[in-house]
Amino acid sequence: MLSQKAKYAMRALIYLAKARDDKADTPPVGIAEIAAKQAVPRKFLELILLELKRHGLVQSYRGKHGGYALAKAPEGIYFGDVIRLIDGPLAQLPCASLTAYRRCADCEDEATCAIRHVLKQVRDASAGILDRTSLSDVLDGRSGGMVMGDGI
Amino acid sequence: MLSQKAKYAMRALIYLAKARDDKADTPPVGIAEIAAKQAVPRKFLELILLELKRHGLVQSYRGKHGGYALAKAPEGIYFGDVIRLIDGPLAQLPCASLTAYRRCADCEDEATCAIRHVLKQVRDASAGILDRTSLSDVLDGRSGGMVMGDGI
DNA sequence: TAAAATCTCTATAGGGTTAATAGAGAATAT
DNA sequence: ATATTCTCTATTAACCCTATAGAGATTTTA
Repeated sequence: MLSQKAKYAMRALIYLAKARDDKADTPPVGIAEIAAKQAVPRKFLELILLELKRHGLVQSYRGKHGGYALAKAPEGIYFGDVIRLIDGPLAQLPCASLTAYRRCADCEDEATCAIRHVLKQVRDASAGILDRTSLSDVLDGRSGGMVMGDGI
Repeated sequence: MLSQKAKYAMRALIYLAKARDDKADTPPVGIAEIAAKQAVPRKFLELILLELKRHGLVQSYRGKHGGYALAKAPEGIYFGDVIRLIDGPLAQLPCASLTAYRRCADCEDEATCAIRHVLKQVRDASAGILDRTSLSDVLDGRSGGMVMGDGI
């Protein structure tokens, strides 16, 4: 399951991307505004935005008229990165992860482990979608990036 | 993440499938044997097998020489079913699930929800793999069923 | 019939994670 | 200066995951 936190993070980022889309000159958006418009608990959102900032996805400005803005173009912010950041690896098993591989403690023979093999395929398919879908793919109702088979 | 419980369940089922493969006449396999050979806590495995039985994946026999056996051919037992049974829906959001759809409580407009749209694609891709890979696809080192692109 | 082996079932408990809240601190604009 | 805003550390309540315990029911065998 996607955590509530990751969902809030995505909502905030999409909101920031839209704010940027609306005007050429983008002033920072305050936490309070994002929280109110996206139905996210304000104090919780503070933590999330701070984390996004520390990982370079958003920029912050303090003081009056301060707030948050995307740190890079929406084209460069991918679902996969956000989810990894908040919820950890996309793979459903550590041993099936590409970016955060760890051996399973109780694994007898990784090479022939069927569970690993199948879940690695699932990971690759998921990452194939999430690492190719960016905020920009999602801004105007379109979503899913260059993925085939979604009926468009 | 795949729960430990689901991992144990898969291990037990694969073990039972192999036991069946070895001899034409398959006697039931005791919990104790599965637990020992697959490094699964015995009492925990009891709960798991009971659950698998209630859902019709395995059969049980009581008394001396009792134990468990698959309730159907390995060809008919899919990864997707087992994971759904133990861990719940494959989708990472209730609103992206096909078999267990639920609206998100705080969703403003589901039709245009980008998060939902993307995670639905991920679900479909995952289910496409997990619902086509059965125990039989995995018995002899082969794994992954009729899925393309895994280098075989 | 008694004993042994095995599955069945309900209850419970410890540890970790998640979601959220609180409150003091630091920076900035006016 | 003062108001506004982000920054940071702590804390908490609820929940879920993993596992264990123990009594009960069923079947085989002697």
